[in-house]
Amino acid sequence: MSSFKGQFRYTLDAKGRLNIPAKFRRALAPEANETFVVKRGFDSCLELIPIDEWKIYEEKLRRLSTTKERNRRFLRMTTANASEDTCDKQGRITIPAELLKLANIEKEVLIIGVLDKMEIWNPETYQKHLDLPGESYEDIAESISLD
Amino acid sequence: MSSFKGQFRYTLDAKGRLNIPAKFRRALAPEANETFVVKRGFDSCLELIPIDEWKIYEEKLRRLSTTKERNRRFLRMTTANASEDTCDKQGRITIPAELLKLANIEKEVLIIGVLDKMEIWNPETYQKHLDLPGESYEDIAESISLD
DNA sequence: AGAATAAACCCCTTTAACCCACTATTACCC
DNA sequence: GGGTAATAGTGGGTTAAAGGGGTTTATTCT
Repeated sequence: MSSFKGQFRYTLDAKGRLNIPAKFRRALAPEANETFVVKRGFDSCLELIPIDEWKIYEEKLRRLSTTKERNRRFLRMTTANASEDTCDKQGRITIPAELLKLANIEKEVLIIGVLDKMEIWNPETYQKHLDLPGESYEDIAESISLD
Repeated sequence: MSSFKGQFRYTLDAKGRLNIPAKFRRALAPEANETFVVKRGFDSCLELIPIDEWKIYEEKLRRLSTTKERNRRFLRMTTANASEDTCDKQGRITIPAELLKLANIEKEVLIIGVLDKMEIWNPETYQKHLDLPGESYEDIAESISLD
């Protein structure tokens, strides 16, 4: 099972190709075959999910009843903004332009590991996300119970 | 099970490498394979957790629901500021620059044992942390129930 | 058939992983 | 108690790989 940790700053090239950190590629399960699903994430980022982990998630999506309008909308928002891709020989994947736009990414990119997936951020967006006043790491930790 | 105790003063070299006290290395469980996760700790220190202990913690993190914004923020703050590393032949690990910055560590380092993990401090930060007025060892003990 | 788009291949620069060397302290033995 | 040997702690250099960019070849749509 993958366990992505850490943060890396990369640049996107003119073709929308993004390097996957070598550390993360090494952490991939062999079943993943260097293949990912890139999808819209929460809080204006993108999620990069190894295909083996994605399949688990997809199963849950399939179980959503499509007789409910809310479910239909959520499904469309998710799947329409998702893309499957495999690393090229240089360890890069191509991110579709509409996803880059959703996350306000132009050239500078921050990739962070979040255990079973990675997140792709515009570095400034990420900084703003963290800088919520009165919400320090210690503050949040006090309110979260891990057991 | 590991049981780290005591304190040690070391220096960080130009490459961000830190010696692990030999006493602590000998206290490691064989399953740990001399491998640690360094992560952001509380109160401006870093935590150095043997990989076998980390896995227990990671399981708890994975159970946090990511549909809640607060949980996502906490997860990111934790995993993006974590790094897995194995001791080199000299018994050192490399601490990423962004973690050193979080803990205000430049060269002088204090390593303390806290049972199942170690903490890495800037010695002055640690001293200030202890010197909180009106918070003597005895005062704190009054408010803590151990049974 | 030609143009546009995307995929595959290749190269260069920089970084970090790995290896070796030295000093000082501690432990052990005579 | 002094000498010796092992080990702990620190420092530096070399090399392979990672990251960033460009060029050519295939493919698809017009």
